[in-house]
Amino acid sequence: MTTSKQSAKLTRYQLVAQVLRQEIAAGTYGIGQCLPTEHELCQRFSASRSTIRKAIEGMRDLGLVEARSGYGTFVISLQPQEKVVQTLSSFEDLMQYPAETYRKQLEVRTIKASPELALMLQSSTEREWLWLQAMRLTQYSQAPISWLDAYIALEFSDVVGLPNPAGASLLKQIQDLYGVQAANARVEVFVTAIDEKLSEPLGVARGTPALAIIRRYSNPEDGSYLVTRSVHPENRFRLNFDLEKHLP
Amino acid sequence: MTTSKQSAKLTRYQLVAQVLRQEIAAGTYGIGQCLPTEHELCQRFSASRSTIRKAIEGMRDLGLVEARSGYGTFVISLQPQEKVVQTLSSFEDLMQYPAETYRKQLEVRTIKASPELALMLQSSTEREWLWLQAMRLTQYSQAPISWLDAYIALEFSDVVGLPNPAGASLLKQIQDLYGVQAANARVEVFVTAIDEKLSEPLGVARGTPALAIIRRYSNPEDGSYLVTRSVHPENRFRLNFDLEKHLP
DNA sequence: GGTAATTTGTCCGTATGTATT
DNA sequence: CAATACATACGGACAAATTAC
Repeated sequence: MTTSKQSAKLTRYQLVAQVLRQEIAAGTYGIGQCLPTEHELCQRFSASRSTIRKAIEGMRDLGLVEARSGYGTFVISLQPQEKVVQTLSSFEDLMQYPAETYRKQLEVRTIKASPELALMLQSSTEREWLWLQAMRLTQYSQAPISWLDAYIALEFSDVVGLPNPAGASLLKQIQDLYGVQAANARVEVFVTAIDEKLSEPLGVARGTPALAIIRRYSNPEDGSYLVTRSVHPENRFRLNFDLEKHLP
Repeated sequence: MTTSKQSAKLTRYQLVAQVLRQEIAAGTYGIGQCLPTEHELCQRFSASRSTIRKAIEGMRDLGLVEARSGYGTFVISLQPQEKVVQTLSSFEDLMQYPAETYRKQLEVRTIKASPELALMLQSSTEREWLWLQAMRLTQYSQAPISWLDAYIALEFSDVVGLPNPAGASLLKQIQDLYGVQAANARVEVFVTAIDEKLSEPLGVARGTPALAIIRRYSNPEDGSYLVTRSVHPENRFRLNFDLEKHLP
């Protein structure tokens, strides 16, 4: 049932693409095998080379084939590989706090990763990090929303000295100050219990359930450069996200 | 610093695209405004129409401009809008349980959404759903992993009668049986406490913290057709996901 | 290693169709 | 209806990459 609308008038390149896609899906050309040359396809479909190329171009966008000069156009996937897209326009959207909250820095110091911490940071035990402890509070009532431990690569230490009236995230502050952008974020969500240390600042009893979220930001140039662990006591935070299917 | 490699030899259409993109970024053509016509661009760049079109085509793929026959090509964004991509190949990957777990169905019945339930399902209070209660257990020790409440659109009721030796998700079972695919998933993660009802089947004390995940699957044809709420007691489950930046 | 043949990539000019104004 | 502007299609030419001899 891949051919849905026979009645609809297809353009010539759409028709060529449809036929070739069906043949690829049917396995006429296996993965790695070459399609006929553009010249041969011109003859087969009685079409000009630009029409054939336009058809192939669409299949390349779908990730079905790949073309190499002097060699040919070969199949790399039997079906367009779908991706699932999280509908964010940026990593900052991942954690959306109301605008009326702000981050209050409590302590900043340099530490060397202990074995335990290195596990969480997924770094070596040698590496030094800037450790920032902070809380997120509502602007007016100053009610605590969450606790934050942030581990920042030393080369970006200066962000912690910046004034932050808009309540921007560390990720965005680093981006603005150093021009460093995250290419990848690894997110981990789990349930934990409030321990002795966090009980008093968050104003909840020890053992209260909380949502912990670890986010590791990295890019090819700087590697893993920011790891944050936020702890949200029960009922103060929900993590929401939308996913959509997406054809490449 | 958008122009990175002056030295590299650019093709003609790449050069045209580069100039036009810089002009768009600089605000030469505001959002909603038209670029010069293809014919005018031909003259300005002393290039053929196909070269100009190839340049514009790239900018359309980037979401910078949109073209309408008989009207013109107009700017819709001043910069290529990045998306954040969750690196899943399918929705099934969203909840990855070890292969050695399976779903044990406990009870199935049809219900009409109460006001409270309708809120969670984001449906009308009139609508009827098939309510499935189940647990996920490890294959060998039969230790409980999680509790599952699933609400299934009535037209897909037959999935609950299917044998499921592979431990497939309901989402996948519906897809296999009816050919229905989800186009969208809305995910909500929060902390809850185990209540009286779940305490005994999960083998944990009442009040134990747990990770609750609500997933709503929908597509344009069937609307919201599957909503699941899984409850994972502390330390039995972590939600992980990777995000990547992605240029459209 | 070098040359020739093959194949895709880029570019041109023209003609016709289709949607909008 | 007419003019305008993008969409599709054709055929030809040369460049660049790859392969085979």
